Amino acid sequence: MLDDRKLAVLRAIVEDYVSTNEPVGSKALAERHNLKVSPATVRNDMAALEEEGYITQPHTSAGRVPTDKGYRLFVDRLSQVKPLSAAERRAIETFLAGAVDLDDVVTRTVRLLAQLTRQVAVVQYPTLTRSTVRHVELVPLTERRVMLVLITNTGRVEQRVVELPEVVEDHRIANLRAVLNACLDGCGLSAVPELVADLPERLPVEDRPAAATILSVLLETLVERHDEKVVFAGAANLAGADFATGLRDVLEALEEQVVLMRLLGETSSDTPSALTVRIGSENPYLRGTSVVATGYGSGDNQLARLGVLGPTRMDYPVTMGAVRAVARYVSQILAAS
Amino acid sequence: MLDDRKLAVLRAIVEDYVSTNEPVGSKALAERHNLKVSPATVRNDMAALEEEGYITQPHTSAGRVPTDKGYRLFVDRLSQVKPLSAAERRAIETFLAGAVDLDDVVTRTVRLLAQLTRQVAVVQYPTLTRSTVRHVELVPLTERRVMLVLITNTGRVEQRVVELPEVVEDHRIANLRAVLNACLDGCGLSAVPELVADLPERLPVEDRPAAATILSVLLETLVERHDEKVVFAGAANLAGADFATGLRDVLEALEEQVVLMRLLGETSSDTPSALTVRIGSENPYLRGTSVVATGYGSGDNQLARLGVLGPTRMDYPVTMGAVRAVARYVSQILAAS
DNA sequence: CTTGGCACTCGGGAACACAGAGTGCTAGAC
DNA sequence: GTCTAGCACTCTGTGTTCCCGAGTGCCAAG
Repeated sequence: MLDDRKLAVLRAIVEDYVSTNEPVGSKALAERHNLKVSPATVRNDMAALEEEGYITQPHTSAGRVPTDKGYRLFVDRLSQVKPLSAAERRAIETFLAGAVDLDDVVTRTVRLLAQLTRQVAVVQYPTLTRSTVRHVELVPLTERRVMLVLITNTGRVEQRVVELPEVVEDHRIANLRAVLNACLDGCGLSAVPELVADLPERLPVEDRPAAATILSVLLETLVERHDEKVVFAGAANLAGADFATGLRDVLEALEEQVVLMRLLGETSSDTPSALTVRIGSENPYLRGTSVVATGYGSGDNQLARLGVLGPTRMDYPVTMGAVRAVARYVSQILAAS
Repeated sequence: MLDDRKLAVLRAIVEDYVSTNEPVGSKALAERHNLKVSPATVRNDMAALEEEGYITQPHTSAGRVPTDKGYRLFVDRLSQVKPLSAAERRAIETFLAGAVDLDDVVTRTVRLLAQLTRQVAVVQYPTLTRSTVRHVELVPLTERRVMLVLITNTGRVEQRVVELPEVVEDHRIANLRAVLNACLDGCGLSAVPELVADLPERLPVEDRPAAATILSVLLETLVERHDEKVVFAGAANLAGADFATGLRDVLEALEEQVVLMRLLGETSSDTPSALTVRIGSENPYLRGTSVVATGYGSGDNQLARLGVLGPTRMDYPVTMGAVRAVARYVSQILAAS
């Protein structure tokens, strides 16, 4: 159905259209990519490609433009991920290495990715569920209030102010802290609920109400934030591009955590570090945009996802290369700290 | 020079232009705002206002549009801050009251403000320099690493991983923590540097290298972040508006912490809670936009600033009302926690 | 299967006219 | 003096027409 030359024509159309943003015609195509056939032949191939739904023309007597299906074929079979230059890799490495804490790692990552791809970059904070407890801290604030601080092995810190049901002296708080840490230190966050389930029963009766309150806040913290936080950068890169759905909708989606999460998509359980590319209408919630995403995290321990969002008309090979490279470096940084 | 009627004409021009986004002509003006004079008279007044530089016409035989100077006069003398409706106030209150920690307060505030004003909202994190130390925590991670956590009275938490120059046993870390807290608890952050200056000397000789390292990281934390963090929301609201400088530039500025800080401006020392309005060219770094900002924080203890950014053509009375109200509520929330 | 030729289509830009909104000016009315 | 009415003038924006050129589809010949 689609012989090699037709595929070559499709590839050429995608490449030209991505770089020029103008429908590409048979003549220009035959010239620019020495295909060794005449424009007329190219036209025949184009007709076939259009028949199959890989390309379309905005109006009669205009050049051809790839459809979502055309981009899909291009990404799957006609292109290779383009690796970054050595200079870019060095720049990434030094830039990320300068981060001082988890917040900083994420912020730097998202900015870096936006700059590299000239698209909007999206990074999900490392998921709590896969992390382990490094330390739990209880800081008395007033006699009826303590601050609960949860530190994970990914450097993430969650804190909550807890209102106690009764006055609790500092030494009892200290005791509770010791018990908590003994119980939880090094445990996976997902294991926390069952580990603390019977904890109040192992305490003196008078401490149980306070402990129960604190534990409920702790559990709440775990579920609430467990994978909600997503940040983005590079909105300015949208200014030039034109979206089917309108710039406003895209900007609105970017500020909705939930939508952003859906766009990044789920890590497929079998190959978590594979690049996911969703093109145009394949995308939930935001047709007309493409998303290139991947999981990150050290080895088998996938923490979260990151990626970029842009118009369907994007340079997929370059974008995919940048996303993959950044994911690797940030995984490395997180594993080291 | 400018009698009452001319001022009324200017006010009418600003109001009409803001609501219609079209140059306003003498006839429509005379009708819509029963000025009780004829269009011809209005034209004379307009000529005078134009002479003085308060309004201008895009081209001959178009209506008039306010200049920056015109908006300035309008804001200073012709308008009153418009208070929010009772329903809006209730909505603000309940929405902000639901916040669980400082991050959440800031996030909710910035979103709320964006939604209320339909502009881009900008909120600076409460400044560390004005806060006080509530607790310092040292958590041993490995034998050569501790995590330093600094908790302030505003609920802000800063954490850093510190690489120690030598192996330090846990009980010495615990001791150091006790000393640090005894020394710093409740102190203003700005006082920290001098308070810890001679601290190593008061410790056993063997603890001094570790203490010095930890203290240097602590001081670094204080200066680095002291007022850098600024967040924004509502970028989608820019989609409709047209900026003299181009949408792209505005979006770029929003992602630059430094520029954002400059835009929010300094809290004037005498009246910290006053509304600051910078119109168009009065604005540094981003001509063509207006910024309405104010300080927030409880009473005399101004913590930081918040505000909105939008096109010069904005509804100043409403925007000012919203900014003021949100600043008050968030101050209240922060004071209570 | 490929190629050259040819008639056809359609978008986009240039030229043009025209209606409408708005202005400035001047002379008269209060 | 100040306001008003009238009038001539100047624009922009819109709709129309026209034409060029890029690009196509199809057909017949290599």
